[in-house]
Amino acid sequence: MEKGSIRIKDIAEKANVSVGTVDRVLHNRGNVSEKAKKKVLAIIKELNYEPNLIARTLGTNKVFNIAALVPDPDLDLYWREPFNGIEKAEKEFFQYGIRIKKYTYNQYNPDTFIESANQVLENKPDAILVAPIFFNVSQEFLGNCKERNIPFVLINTDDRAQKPLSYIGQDSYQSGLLAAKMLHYGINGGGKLLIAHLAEDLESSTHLIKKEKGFRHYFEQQEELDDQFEIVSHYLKIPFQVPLLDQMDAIMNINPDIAGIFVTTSKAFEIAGYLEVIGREDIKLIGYDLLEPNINYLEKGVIDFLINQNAKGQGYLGVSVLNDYLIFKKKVDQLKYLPLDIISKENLQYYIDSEK
Amino acid sequence: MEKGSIRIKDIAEKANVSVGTVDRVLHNRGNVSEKAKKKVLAIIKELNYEPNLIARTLGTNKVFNIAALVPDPDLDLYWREPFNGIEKAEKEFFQYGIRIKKYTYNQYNPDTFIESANQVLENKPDAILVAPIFFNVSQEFLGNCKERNIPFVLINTDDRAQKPLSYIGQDSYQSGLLAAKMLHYGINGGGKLLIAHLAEDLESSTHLIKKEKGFRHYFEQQEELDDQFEIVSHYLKIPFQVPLLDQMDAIMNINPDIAGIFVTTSKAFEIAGYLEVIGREDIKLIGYDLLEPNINYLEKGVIDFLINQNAKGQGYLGVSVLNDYLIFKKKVDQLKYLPLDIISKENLQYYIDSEK
DNA sequence: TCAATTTTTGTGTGCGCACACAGTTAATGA
DNA sequence: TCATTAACTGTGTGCGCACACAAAAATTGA
Repeated sequence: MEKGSIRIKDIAEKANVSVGTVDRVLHNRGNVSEKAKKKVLAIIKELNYEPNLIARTLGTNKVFNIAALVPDPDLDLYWREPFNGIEKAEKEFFQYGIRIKKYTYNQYNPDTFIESANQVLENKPDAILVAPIFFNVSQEFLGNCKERNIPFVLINTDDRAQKPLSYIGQDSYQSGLLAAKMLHYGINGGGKLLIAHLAEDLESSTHLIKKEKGFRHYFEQQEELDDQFEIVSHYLKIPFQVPLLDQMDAIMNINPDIAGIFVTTSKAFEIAGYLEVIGREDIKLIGYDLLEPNINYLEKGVIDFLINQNAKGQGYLGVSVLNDYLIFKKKVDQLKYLPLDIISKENLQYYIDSEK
Repeated sequence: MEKGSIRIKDIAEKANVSVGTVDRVLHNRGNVSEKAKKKVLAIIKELNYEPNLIARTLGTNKVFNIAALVPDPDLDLYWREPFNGIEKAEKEFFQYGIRIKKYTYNQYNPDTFIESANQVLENKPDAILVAPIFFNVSQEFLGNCKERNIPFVLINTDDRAQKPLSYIGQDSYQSGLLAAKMLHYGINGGGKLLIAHLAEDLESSTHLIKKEKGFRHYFEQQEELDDQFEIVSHYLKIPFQVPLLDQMDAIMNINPDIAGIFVTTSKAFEIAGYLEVIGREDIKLIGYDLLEPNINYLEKGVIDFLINQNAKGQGYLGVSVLNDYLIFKKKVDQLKYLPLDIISKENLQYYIDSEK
């Protein structure tokens, strides 16, 4: 029943030193003669030593405190998902010594971000998971983290200029392309397409801009398509100042021949509701994310497809990366795009199941 | 820096017994007085004790030998994927004490299955992962496993009547539905659809039958669709007796108005090649699995969508389940359907990346 | 040359658990 | 009543690693 794997002890014996010395070179703790170091290193290489991670986590009986700084899940359904993902990871990695403290902020108010961010820094966490949705405000915070040598992982909003340990999120441009494909495929012969940004603020939402860009590029790539399809885009501010019904009526009046709508946020259900009311369920509708109301309209057939950005996965993976880094000392990928899943009524169940 | 979690020792102290006794009740090893047992059990419940899995795997210094019995990956591209998944899991779970020995058989020859299966039994593995693609022949083997109390997990082919620890695979019926949806969505106004079974043997391929059933049901569900679409299905035996070109020509002659084709196996690239040759890339084409040649035609736009059954994931998850069962003593799900991913040119990359 | 350092190396303990074995108490029988 | 089992309970060791501390060897200085 030999386990076969090589232990520190084996290396020590082969190098005629003690396990302490091997340990020292393994962790670069110094206080090792050049001679010994070379010898140990050679043998490690020769034997292809891989540390036993199980034993390591048990041995380093350390607790790591991670701060998670994300929008308040009670203010927006979308943010419920990453939040759940973080909590799932919290349970799973507890036994490895990972402790997570969650800090939330109001996604409509940058000041609350600053406030929570300060709290995070006060508590001196060992690592940070953050969704830096306010570009300007985040800069200072992330700068502070770097100054204090606190590693951080970014989710949802890419800001790799800040050199995070890792960015986990979506490729917005590509998802725009994908949405375009799905509408194009479903609409033979061309027509008019509407991009609907249902958001609080368009300027600072680089995501949405990128999605639109990807969407448009899909059609611009081929001259033939470019002729067949016409694209209009509208920004519908949330919360609605003017009732959605009126806003959409206005749009539909000017563009009575709309054949497909691409909602760039998780608010497709709003548009779906509208289409249902005016009895235009023939218009193809694509949106994002498996929120309850979206799922309902997907099952009814009003929404044709949802692109799943796997928001829950973002939260989970974010913590997972930190766990790999802190506990297992693995090197982690600097960039992780999550799959853009295409969800229809027919394969919905699997994605709901696997989210549990 | 207290870790906070409760240890066996804590329970022992609180119950005024030794850790040995606690261990005995935890593992039902007997030799414990009713009184002590009750007390310990109560405290375990009260403290909500969760064993430290890390320490457990280190403590039970056991090696488990798993036998994986799957079709030879060199005889069919499809089976390369689960094979890779198994190897990935092999590396990952090595440190937990999992050792995997792979046995392959010729998927076109049941006798080779019997032969390999016998070898498996001879070597008395602790658990088995098997793709039981020959229904009849498998029965005896699985019966033998049960007799010898060797737990087994099934992948790819469902045979839950044999009470496996778990079945991991696809929901063929549902994937037929999904394929139908994708063709329906892409073909406005109806038309003739071809189901093409490119397989070695149709009768014993319950998968393919189920896929066809799901596909047809999609259209039968709604009277309107039933009128719009006509479905024909053909079995094209592999390896081809008559050149595919001729077979397809014959089919196309009888059904010149085919608007979409659903290939129920991973051989969509064959049909794609045909469509390319006859210059009928307008015909919608749906197939399965991310094989190299399929991917090529997907990128060219000849294949519109591929349904990814995540074959690699089947292999990986199979081992993972066994690991959970043997090492961590977790209870495992008896059934795990993998997501039916819809792959188009635009989101292909993410699935290829994550397969690495 | 020899004590005082400094550098290098070795040893021991703990992490939480599993399990073998020794030790204790209770039940049994003649 | 006391040996003989049987039923139960406690102790000790190891898993592979990290890390503190003790020990030894090499270097320094007067």
